Amino acid sequence: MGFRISDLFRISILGFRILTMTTSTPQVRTRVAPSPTGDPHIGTAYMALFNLAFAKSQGGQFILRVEDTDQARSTRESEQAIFDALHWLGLNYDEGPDVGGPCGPYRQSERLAIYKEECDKLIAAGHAYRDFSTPEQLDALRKQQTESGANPGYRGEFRISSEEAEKRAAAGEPHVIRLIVPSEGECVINDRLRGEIKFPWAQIDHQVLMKSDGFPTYHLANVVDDHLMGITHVIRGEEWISSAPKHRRLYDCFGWQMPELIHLPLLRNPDKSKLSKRKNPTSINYFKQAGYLPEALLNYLGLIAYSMPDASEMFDLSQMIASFDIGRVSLGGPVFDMAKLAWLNGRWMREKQSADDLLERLKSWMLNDDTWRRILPLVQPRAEKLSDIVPMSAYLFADMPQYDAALLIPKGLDGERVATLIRIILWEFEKMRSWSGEQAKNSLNAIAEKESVKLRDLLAPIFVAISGAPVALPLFETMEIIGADMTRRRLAHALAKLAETGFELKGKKLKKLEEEYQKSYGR
RNA sequence: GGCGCUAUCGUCUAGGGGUCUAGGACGCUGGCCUCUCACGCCGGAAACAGGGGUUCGAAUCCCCUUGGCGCUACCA
Repeated sequence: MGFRISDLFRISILGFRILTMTTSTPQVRTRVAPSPTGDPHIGTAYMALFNLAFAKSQGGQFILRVEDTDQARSTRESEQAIFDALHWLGLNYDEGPDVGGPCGPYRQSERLAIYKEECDKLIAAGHAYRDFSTPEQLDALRKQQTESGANPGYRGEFRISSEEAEKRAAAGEPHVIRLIVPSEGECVINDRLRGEIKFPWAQIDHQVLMKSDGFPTYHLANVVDDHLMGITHVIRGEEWISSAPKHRRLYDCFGWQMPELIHLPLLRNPDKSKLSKRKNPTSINYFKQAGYLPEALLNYLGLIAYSMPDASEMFDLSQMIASFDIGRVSLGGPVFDMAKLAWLNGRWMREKQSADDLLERLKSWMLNDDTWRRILPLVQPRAEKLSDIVPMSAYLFADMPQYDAALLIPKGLDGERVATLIRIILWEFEKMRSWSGEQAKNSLNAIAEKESVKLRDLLAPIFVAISGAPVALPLFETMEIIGADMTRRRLAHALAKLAETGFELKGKKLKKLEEEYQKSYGR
């Protein structure tokens, strides 16, 4: 049987692709590489936006790669949530685990053989070695280094001969593979926005490339994948600057060209610390549930750390791409300002939507038959008139409920105790990988028992935190309807209200609580 | 502690040697509009972290100090 025209076509496409990727000015390719641990983070969207805008403004491609090399924390639920969140925002990628592409697989856990092969080359070339030192040895070394005032960091102190190492490895002894770096001299990194950044090599440790579970670390996987996937520009968070020398070294050892580096400033909490869920909403799903328009959220992310050449404040993705200039990124760490986001979202609602548009938005958000079918069984037994139904359900459609902080503290419990309990609940809820009223119930039951609190006492403040009143529709079903992110956000909000009233958990007290929590609940 | 990044109103920013007695936006605030509120419009308070240089001239360039932040894991 001969070949079909379509086969010919495919071959020529492939040929074209290879050709474009090997010419002297390769097509721009950027990526965002989130780790699927926990909620889809607003920071991921921020990075995705700038990578996408940069690539598209150059006529290039933008890809999504899942960095699930942390076996303990990565989950498929979280990965799916990232896909959904990016698509919701309109940050569509040309290639990725759920859309395919010519450089797959796009999930690092499916590329293990590649990393092993590349890492073996490094060992063979004498750039890396098998290391058998134990956590105890490393701890002791670190302690000794810290005490003597030296830079902490492992630099091959317990390295053994390669003959012995191969023997022990062949015998199946667990070990890691580490990268050798020069012990003196200077490593110069070039950042598009910051210019030359110099690091003394003596400052850099022998980074683990391959963990004892056979998974690569970020550093190895990231370099190998960026190279193999033809990434030309790495736009990532400022937090990565200090590991750039390791990456530089890796590219050199492999003999590969390093992509251009562009480090963006980190999003900040109002107190200027790195954005964290403790102090700010960070889950994209929270913003969705709270009723922000995806266009507005994206617009806001583009407004933060960046300014349009014409100084416009309201723009969509295509406008941003059309005039995008990476040099207009500002380097001071921007505070994520919820008030300005709300203002911008308001503008999008009143200037870019007709009443009919808004109606459609409302329907696809929460105001639809599906949601009401979940709510009605809760309201029906309690309502006496149709007109009771909407007021009773109103808080399900709201953002943060309004209430007096004193309501959070029931008779028989004091403020600090309540804050502690909510803190524990929040930690437990954050650990959950899927969400349902049933799971919330089980979790709260378990907490009540562990903390020796009657369930009704434990639940009293939670009713207030979630619904804004001590009396409301059934709690667990409510939590299921508003979702995990909104539930957690409202609990965090309650904690903040308690803090304002003088019951703040912080510093040593919080640390101690967290230790005790981890001891009795596990991590 | 070490290394690194960073520094304009409370916040997001414009500014890339003279046009800056520093512009815009959010927030705050006074007023107008108006059946209330919101929107909208007009106005106000509010910043170049400090000190040295370079230059005829520095918010803009360099250095130091200080502050903020990040990294310092078999997490990314």
